[in-house]
Amino acid sequence: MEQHPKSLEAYHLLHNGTLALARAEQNGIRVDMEYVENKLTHMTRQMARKQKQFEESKFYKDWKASQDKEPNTNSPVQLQNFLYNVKGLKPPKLTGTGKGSTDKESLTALNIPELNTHLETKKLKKIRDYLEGFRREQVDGWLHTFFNLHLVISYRSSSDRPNLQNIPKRDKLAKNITRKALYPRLGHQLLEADFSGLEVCIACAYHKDPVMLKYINTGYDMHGDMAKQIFLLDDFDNHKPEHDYLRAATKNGFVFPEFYGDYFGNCAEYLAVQWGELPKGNWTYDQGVMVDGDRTLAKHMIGKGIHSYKMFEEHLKAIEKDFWGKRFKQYARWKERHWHQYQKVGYVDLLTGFRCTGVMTRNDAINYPVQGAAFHCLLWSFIELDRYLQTHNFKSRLIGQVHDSMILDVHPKELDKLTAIITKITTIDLPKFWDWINVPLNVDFEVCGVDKSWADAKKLSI
DNA sequence: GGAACTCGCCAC
DNA sequence: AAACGTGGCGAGTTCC
Repeated sequence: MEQHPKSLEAYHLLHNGTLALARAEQNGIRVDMEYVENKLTHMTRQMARKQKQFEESKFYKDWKASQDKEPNTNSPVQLQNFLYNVKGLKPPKLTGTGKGSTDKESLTALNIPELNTHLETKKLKKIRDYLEGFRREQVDGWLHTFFNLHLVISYRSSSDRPNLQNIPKRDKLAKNITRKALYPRLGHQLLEADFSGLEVCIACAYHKDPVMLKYINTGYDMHGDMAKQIFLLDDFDNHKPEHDYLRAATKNGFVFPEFYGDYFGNCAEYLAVQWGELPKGNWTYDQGVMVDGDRTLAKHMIGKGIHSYKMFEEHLKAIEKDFWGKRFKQYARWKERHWHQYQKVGYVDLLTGFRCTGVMTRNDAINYPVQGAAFHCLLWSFIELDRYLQTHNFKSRLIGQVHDSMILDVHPKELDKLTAIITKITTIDLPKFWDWINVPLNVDFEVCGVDKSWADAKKLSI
């Protein structure tokens, strides 16, 4: 894959972006080293207890007896061999290279109680690894994470030493333990400003699909519409927690995967098994998550005439056909045109003046321009904000970026002014600078209390 | 003894 | 017709 910025404008974006990101690297983020040391000690003890419990089990003793050395519980190869060769179990799932998988989903499916203890240890280890990374990379209690603009195939950024772009957020325990280590300057507070649905918005600039434009312009709930269709909820109401749960499932298990190039087969598995807690075969009334307090998803779906996984898959196949064939027809046509263009010329151009050249799959060719240009919206905003903070002598500083969000270390007295200027840059100045942006952009803010850690982030309503 | 590969899992 | 995009990182394993 050969890459190069095609235009002078693209070159300037990278040049100015590098300078602005270098200032963020230099500013850094504070680490509470006392907390990190204490937590590491505590977690190490906790893990040793769990590990001991696992090693005393019959499962572990059988494993040990089956090979000539002490089992290494960190080794997927050894576990793979014991489960699928020695014990002869049928792998619930295969890895990319076609061997029996030992990931969380597979081990859970095997239904062996001892493996749950093992999974708990692995989860704790994963969390501990973040803290160890902070400890290793910090200098006098400060992290100066690198933000790279030259490594990603789509012209996005990456981050390393340590990677500040993959600190846990969804899992509550992991989020709290890791983010409680990270602090702003004394007397300051952390602020995150993120574009809402940026990639979906930027895709619009390429495909210009009228239905999608209407969804975004009117603020009408696309994911709610899809949840209603997939789970046959005539009375869909996102104020009901159960319906909101299925809406989130739809968004993450159907709409976004379809945008990235996935198909109904994988989506069906994800929605029914992972989210819905329904089995692969025929369904009975008492299976699955609750839908309206008094009935299960299976009971609800059976009532609508779908009484097996197979039927659900067929149902989803029809919905996919409708999704691309009717609902987002122009989006689908752009994908085809764009793919054919790539096959003819051997490259894809981004709306921000960059070009990706080389061998690509269909999904690659479709995804790169959206992913890259979306990040460039963030980068442009980052540069503008950085310049503004410099020229106006703000005490607040930009300290990082996570693809569609900016992270700031803020002086409390500057908070209101900052949210105002960020809103102006991202929603007014940016669409003015790149006039190909054809939908309104929005930013959301999350803010932590003064002298509070990153784990304290809460939605800011303005 | 290090490079390259594999697996698994965190983020967007 | 085919079937999820981009990274970083820990670790085990294999190859040279």
